[in-house]
Amino acid sequence: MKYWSQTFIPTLKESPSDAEIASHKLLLRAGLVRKLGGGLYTFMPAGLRVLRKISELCREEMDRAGAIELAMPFIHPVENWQDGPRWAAAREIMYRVDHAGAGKGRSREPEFVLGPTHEEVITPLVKSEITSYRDLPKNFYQIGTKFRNEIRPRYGLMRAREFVMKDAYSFDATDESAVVSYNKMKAAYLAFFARCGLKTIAVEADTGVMGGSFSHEFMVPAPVGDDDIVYCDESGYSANREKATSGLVPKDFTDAAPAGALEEFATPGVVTIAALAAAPYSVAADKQFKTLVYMGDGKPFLVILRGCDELEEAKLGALGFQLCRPATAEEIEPVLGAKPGSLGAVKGTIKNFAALAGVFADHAIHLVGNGTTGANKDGFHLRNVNVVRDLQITQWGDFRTVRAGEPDVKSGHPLKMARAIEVGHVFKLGTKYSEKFGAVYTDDQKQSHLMVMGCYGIGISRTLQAVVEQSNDADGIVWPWHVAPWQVLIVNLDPQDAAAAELCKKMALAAEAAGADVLIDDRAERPGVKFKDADLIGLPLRLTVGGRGLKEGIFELKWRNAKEVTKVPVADAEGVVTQAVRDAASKA
RNA sequence: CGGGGUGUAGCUUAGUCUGGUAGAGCGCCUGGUUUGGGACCAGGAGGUCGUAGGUUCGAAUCCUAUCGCCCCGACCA
Repeated sequence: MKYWSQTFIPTLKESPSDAEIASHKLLLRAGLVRKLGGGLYTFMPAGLRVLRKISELCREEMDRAGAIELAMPFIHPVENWQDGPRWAAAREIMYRVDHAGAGKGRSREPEFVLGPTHEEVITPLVKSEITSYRDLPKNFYQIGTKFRNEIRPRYGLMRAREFVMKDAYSFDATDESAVVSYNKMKAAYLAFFARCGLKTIAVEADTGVMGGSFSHEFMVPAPVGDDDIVYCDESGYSANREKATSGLVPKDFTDAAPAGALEEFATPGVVTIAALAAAPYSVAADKQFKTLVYMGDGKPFLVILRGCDELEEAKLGALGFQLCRPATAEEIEPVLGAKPGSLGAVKGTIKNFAALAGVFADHAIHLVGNGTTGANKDGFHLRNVNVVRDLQITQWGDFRTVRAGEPDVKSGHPLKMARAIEVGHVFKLGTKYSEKFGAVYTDDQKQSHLMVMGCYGIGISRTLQAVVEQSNDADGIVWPWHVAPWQVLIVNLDPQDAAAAELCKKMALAAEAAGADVLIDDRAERPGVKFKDADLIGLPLRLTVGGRGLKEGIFELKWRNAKEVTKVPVADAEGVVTQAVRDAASKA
């Protein structure tokens, strides 16, 4: 048991002005964290307890799933990253480690970086330690601090420069086995989040810089989330918007026949979809082809969409480039022969087709049938452009952003969209890293094979805040049982009264024996202050002891997530407390 | 990095437009009265007004630069 006067829980009546959302305000007000700088937070004693509880729950689920704990350095030799498959994309988010000396600085490349994740460390380790199929599969995990130079830290612990993460890495002999490892982790994640009292949904996700063949994200629905998820209740489909697809183009769709001969017409000054949709041209956006130019690892390529659609940049990842960015006007003109606003992909109009890495068309342009597009000649467009006959397409794909209301692929019901916080992500990596680092094993036929990898992350500190975001009311935090810093708060309204102190201690021992952590508020504060703080810090079970009740021979029992207050005879104290704790623990 | 805000005591802030040498509430300290939902009275401590220049007799206030922080976008657990 812990006495409030013996620990440090600095609660605040008002929230600091730089906190915007409920969970961030409550973390500060309940004295769980304090800010050092943007995206940098100190865990105060109570906050640290929550962090440890969540870590421990995670550890238990990882162990149960057969993962093996280890601890890798936070500081990485930069060579590990330079030798890896994503140095170009990942270096931007890494902090370089330098000596703080004021003397001669180094002019070479940085020698060390702070680890943002550990594929580049674990893969070489496993390469040198595991060489036989007999030692596979293996799944290693750790819980520790990660460092990322976030472009914009936000919302307290939600997106921080330094945060606590559980990361796991699986190594399998075969692809089938890797899928088994992946599914084990997925199940462990669901169990873990459930024990944290979090409602999460697993969604199909984009693999991003991490790479790999497929992935799922674990999302906590919340308006303050950074991600949009797309889902269908009928079919059970759910995906991150970056990855989501819809059944916009029917399976049996047949392309429209050409409507007439290609025809060039002058459109002076028209450089936007909207301008062409307006009078006097009046070409509806869904009858236009949108031609975007991107640079993939230095080589330009085109993406063709319906005029009314938006490009989902994450989907360009499927094209296999390391780095993609929009091309500049200077890069576009020599290749296409026109400035942005008059671009198109009609056969024969592209000035230097050979310079392109490809022309990638979104399936939805089938719906345009015959439409209008830029003529690759400034101030001119082409009409009667037929998708099949006229466009010079090298590859079809899904590149557009799905919108709410579009039909689900399976059920045909309208898709819904919601904001969510990403608290976990599992990736089936494949051999991207094992190939680069040469992580191979020998099978029972003396043959060498690449190990098949998976990686699995949980934002421990983000999960902490997500719990608060999902579980609070006007008075404060409402902690789920297993992640509360303490499960039971005993409020002693008369700490100088020996009988009250004695009863508090007796109940604390009973609660502890039943498996709960107990905090006793023994401060010399007025009752109002204690009740307000009790609600604010949000421990699940509150037991109130005071002189007034003791005269009647009772104390009070109240659950943070309920309104009712139960009066309990002092004589029954130990039994009632024991039972309450056991009930709560078994239900949670 | 682009756009929008904002920096005054530990926290929340007034004062800034219209320059005259900083005020309140909470918290903290002392004493008293209180004591079941953030008490009251009296007294007290605490501020280089983010920083550096400039204008001016005089700058929290005007100008310039710079830094921090918050929000919106790209990035991520």
